[in-house]
Amino acid sequence: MDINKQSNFIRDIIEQDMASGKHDLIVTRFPPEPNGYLHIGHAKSICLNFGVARDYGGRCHLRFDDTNPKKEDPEYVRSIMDDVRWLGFDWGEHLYHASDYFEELYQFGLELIKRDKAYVCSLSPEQIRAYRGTLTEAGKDSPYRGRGIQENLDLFQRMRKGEFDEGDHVLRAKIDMSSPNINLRDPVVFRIVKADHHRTKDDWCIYPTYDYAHCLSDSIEGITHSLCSLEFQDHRPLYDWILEQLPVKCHPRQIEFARLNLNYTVMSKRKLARLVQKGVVSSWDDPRMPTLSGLRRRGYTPESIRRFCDLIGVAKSENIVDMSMLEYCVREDLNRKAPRVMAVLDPVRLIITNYPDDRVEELEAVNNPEDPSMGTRKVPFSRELYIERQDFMEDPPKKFFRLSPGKEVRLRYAFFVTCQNVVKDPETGEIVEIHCSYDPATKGGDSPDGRKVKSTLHWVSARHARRVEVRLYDRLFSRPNPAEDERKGVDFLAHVNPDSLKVIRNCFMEPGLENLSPGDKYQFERLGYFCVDPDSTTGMHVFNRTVTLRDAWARIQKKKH
RNA sequence: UGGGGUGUAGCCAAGCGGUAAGGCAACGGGUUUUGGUCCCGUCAUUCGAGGGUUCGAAUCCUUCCGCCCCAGCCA
Repeated sequence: MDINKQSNFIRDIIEQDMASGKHDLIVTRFPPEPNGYLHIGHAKSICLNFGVARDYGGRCHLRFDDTNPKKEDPEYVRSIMDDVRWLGFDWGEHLYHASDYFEELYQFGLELIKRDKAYVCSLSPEQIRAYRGTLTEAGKDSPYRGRGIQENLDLFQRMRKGEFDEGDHVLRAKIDMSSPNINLRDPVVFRIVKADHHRTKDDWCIYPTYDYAHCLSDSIEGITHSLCSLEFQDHRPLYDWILEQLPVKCHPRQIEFARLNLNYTVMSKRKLARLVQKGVVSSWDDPRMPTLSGLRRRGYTPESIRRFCDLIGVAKSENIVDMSMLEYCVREDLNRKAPRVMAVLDPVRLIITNYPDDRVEELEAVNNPEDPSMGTRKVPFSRELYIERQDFMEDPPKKFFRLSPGKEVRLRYAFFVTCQNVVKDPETGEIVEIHCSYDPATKGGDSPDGRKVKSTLHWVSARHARRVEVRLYDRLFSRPNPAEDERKGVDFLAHVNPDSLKVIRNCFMEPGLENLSPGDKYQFERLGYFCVDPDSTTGMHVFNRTVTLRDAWARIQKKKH
């Protein structure tokens, strides 16, 4: 176990349950409904459930909560399994579906009726709502609440046979229409749905509801701790009630925790779906999406996401975690792993006037200063180079110590160069060439006379450069909480950041990286971490910027403005 | 207005009657051939507010306030 991992109230409970002998094998489950893609909020739950099982020598089931055939799709089943595996967790033999239990759940329904704990209600959906009462007023009994057991049995069996239409009847638990907890006012446990299920096809035309199916599925699987999010707290009495009425082999304990929120993004499946539908993003795996597939394409590693989930902790208070926390986690991981490479995103030509036009030198560069075992490589140097336009200022402010007229800087792994003059476009005034002289004695980047330089620039030999496309991503929304004004009628889509994606095609990368494949990750020195996008072709590689490096200069500039 | 939760720094979050952990962010400084990394330091006299109990309270009691969730045949 990771000794840096903080405990939390759920782990405390589990440890107590093991110490007291209540359980000697811990069994948890991750129970997604296959109606959408997994996002980083799910990662929190996955890490919690699988992490607890791993750390206490238990197991964690992957169970699809597929009780609503109208919303579910095998496409989501596939993506969910891919994402959980990618995150680094393994359910082994323990892949389950609530739909596997439909027959058992139906039999339990019959049993509930026999025990006079459920009845078939023939009120319309509107009537059921009206009879339910309100938050402050008690509900009233359905006129069908007193139906005899035999009649209920007959009706329920006929519901199952398909003799009725959707909405004609439902099976309801007989609890208490005046309960202050609305979930206990005779909740529906089975409803008629005339839709094919992605796994059971047309075997069923009645389907159990979440409250009924979930606790029983947990019990059937021998789950010891059923971890879910805060909004189910009010459902816990119902979870317990159902298990108490039936001859079940075990009664799992439901424990609720706060779901994850991240600023500058949204986390609900509904909102994420709208972003896709509206074309704000290209797809569920658009690198700006907080989906696991989006983060993966963006260049996030499973390790960084797991680390993030460890760092944020698990508690019961509502929270909105800073995006900077997530970014910290990828940088931490990629700093160790990503090979360094030089690439210029906004090129300006730098000409070394005293360097022979026909000469090319191969200079040795370190692949990763954090990990010497990653070795070195040769990078070609010649008379004409590209450097970053931002690395030159004709009239620099005090704290700017990059290149400017008369100033000397180091070209990484190459030479010291001093700027002599610039050539501008006569029309636009834009700098088109920077003329420098170099000091041959500084080859490799060190001056034998001990002369210091205040800055080191990355560069690419113009003649050898490889052209690439780079996609720069920024936060998807311009507000920390895009949904905060929804009550006032302001749709969250109004806060989409118009600059969340900037595509630049005129970028140059050092040669030598010929066999790139999607997902490969590099640090572009001084710029950030980038990864190869699947849109890459043999002719043009496409890089996604995962995250920038921390940038002290950017902070200095920001403070001034 | 009924029920269920929750308030500790800008953001997460420990703390469970003995005198406010840790991380992110931010800000100083050192090292540095990435203004990166790394390293050092600063950052809550106070825990939503008031009252009470106690030698001692973020922790116990009490009143009040804020915020979140619940009236699907969604999960």
